[in-house]
Amino acid sequence: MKETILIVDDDQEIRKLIKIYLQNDGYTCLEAANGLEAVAIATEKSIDLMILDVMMPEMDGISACVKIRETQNLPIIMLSAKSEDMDKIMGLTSGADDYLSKPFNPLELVARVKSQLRRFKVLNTQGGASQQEELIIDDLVINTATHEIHVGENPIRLTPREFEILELLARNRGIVFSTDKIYQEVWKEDPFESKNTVMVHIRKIREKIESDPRNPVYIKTVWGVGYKV
Amino acid sequence: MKETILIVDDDQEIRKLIKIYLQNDGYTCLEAANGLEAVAIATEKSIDLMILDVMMPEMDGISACVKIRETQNLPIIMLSAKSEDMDKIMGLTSGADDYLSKPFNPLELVARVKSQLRRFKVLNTQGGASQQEELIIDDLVINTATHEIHVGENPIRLTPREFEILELLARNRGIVFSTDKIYQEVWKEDPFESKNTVMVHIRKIREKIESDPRNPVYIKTVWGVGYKV
DNA sequence: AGAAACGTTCAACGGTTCTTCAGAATAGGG
DNA sequence: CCCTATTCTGAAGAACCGTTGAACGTTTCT
Repeated sequence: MKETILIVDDDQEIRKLIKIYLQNDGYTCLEAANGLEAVAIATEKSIDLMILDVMMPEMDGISACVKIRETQNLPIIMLSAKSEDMDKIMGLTSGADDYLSKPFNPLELVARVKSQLRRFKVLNTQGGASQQEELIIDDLVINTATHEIHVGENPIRLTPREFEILELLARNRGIVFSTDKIYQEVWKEDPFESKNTVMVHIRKIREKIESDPRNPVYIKTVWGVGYKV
Repeated sequence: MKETILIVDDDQEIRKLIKIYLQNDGYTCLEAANGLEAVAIATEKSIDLMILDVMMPEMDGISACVKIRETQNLPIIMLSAKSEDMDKIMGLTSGADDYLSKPFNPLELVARVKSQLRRFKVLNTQGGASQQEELIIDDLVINTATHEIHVGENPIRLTPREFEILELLARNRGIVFSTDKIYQEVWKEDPFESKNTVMVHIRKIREKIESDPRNPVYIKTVWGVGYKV
């Protein structure tokens, strides 16, 4: 099964061009004309890689890149019309994985897409296989093998669900998970009529691991989006 | 006796900072300013763990990591200025055991150092005397050679299945096993329609080795997950 | 072959945990 | 500064899971 790639550019011609080449290699392609659309599509569809133009109306590529990186971890290839932007892109540490300046050779883009997907797969399987069994966040230590949790020196008792949620967030530090996403990952089923459930669990966890649950140190709330460690 | 740790970073300030924290925890610290120095020191001194910066003059951290790994087996924690995945992958593939991106919390580094040393010690003792004949947990003595079990002075009689389960748990102290996992390990077949079987055996074992089966000392229940010693 | 020990299954119980709901508190946008 | 959408909070019923006791089939021992 081939990966899904989101092409983001305000020029429809360019989108079409890229799409033809990628589909020719068997990839599924989605399109967006600006950063806002891109963010919207990225949140509701499952995207494996994104090709992102820098110069766009509504929301530029760099902002979109930052925005998407907040919630998802996927390879991003930036496109730029001016070659002087390259330094800017890289310097901004907006989290792009690769870049290409227009005009570009479509075959080179395809090659880079393949390369990024391969690299990312390695990263993921390695991360999955090497399964760090002890997750450490400041004074919080989560041992996934023994199911023990400590804050500083004192042991903490978490229920199964609580443990799984915390583990999920801790394994993906900094990445924001929506309540729906958390539900999906932990319960392994679609969130039907449960919005509060996850929130209540988050609260319970905070009560146990945070010294001041009102001002959480470990699990932060990202307003309108979700939670992250 | 505490372990010796080699700190490798081109920035003297950072070396000093790390050193202060580690010495505060009783570790002996050595310093190196680049990969070449690190390799030199590692070959002539006995190092238990190494903290290695990625970006350095003379020889970068990744090369140093590879070089040292050729001759020695010790835990290596990589430091990286850029929090980008690239560095992380490179660090991991070159044989590092853990990584941390700058700027980091010194206490977190200390926690990771402890974690790695613990992990490594376990690995070594387990690998070295891999087939421990006598497993001792407090007053519980399990002799795997003679199949005898004692709690304090009194001998206990366990059935084969019970013995195997207890041995499995005792050999992996602290690690949680789900009932399915136990079934797999002991029966060597997939748990088809047996959910209670393992639980009942656990009960039988507890009846025999625990003075108060209601409040087990040796085999603990981890709610929603499984059992552990 | 008979008896004892062992392994497995079942159903009921009790405690823990999960979910839901409604109201209160809070952050952001205009 | 007010309003709205979102998040937090507390409590209570429901659902879940581990524990128990007993019964039945199987294997092992005498």
